[in-house]
Amino acid sequence: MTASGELRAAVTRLSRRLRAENPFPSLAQAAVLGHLFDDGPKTTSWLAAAERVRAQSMAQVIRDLEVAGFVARRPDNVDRRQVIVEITRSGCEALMEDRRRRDEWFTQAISESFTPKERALLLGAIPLLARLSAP
Amino acid sequence: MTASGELRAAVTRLSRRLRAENPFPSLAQAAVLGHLFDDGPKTTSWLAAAERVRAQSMAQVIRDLEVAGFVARRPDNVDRRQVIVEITRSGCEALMEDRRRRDEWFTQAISESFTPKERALLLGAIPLLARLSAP
DNA sequence: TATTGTTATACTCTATAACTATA
DNA sequence: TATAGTTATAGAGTATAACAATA
Repeated sequence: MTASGELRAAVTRLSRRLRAENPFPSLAQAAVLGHLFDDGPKTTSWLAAAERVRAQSMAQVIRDLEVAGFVARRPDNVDRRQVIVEITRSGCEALMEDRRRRDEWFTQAISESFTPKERALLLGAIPLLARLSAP
Repeated sequence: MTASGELRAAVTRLSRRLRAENPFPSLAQAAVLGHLFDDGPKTTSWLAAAERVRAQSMAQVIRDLEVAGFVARRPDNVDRRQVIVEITRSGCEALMEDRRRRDEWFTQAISESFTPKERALLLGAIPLLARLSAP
């Protein structure tokens, strides 16, 4: 198989694995919570652009997060078309727990079946994957 | 952010990107066509195990591929509980075209924004991602 | 008119539960 | 009873289309 085929197979399966590993918050939800926690309150458009999905898709994710009580929305007072999305206390707690579990899984997975050299290679490739996903 | 967080973000976005890049056959469908083309006719269970999804999920993917005319099913004559799934001529053509487009995208993406050293690092990491997705 | 956001709708992907047919 | 497979159903994730409110 070609490199692109193997990359796709690996990404497809890894995506399934990451989802199954930690179903809530979901992958898309956790990404939004991460942005809000790390970078502060943001608009729907900003979040959609950051994740490279349509604004309509992001609106759905935000709606679900709001129903769960993990984010709150308030209108921007300067430009009243805009809506500011903020992470709540409960959302912070969910994010922390999600990150903790994910780190635990990853650490165990790589310590168990990778040599130190392989671990270094994998860690070094992560930023490249990020660039590949966001050109 | 942690390495596992960055990995998850990259995999989530890359998965979206790969899907959008080439919507048909879908990621799950292309994976099945690839197995059948590379390894010959297989049962539902074999395909489900190879992709690490439930047999019920795989049955759905196979059903869609059959409706599209990309695979054919026939009962196993030895064990009549089993169903053998084969790729059709039309399925082969769809797979070839899909692989061609994917290779084109990947080649362009990495040649455009990666140095030779980075390319080597990325290519070397692909098998590690595959292992991470299939322990 | 352009921008920001939303709701409605559809399709893919995957899961669980419940079922049939064969071993 | 155990195994291979299927259908029914639900929910996440994303897209497009159509719409409302504000600039």
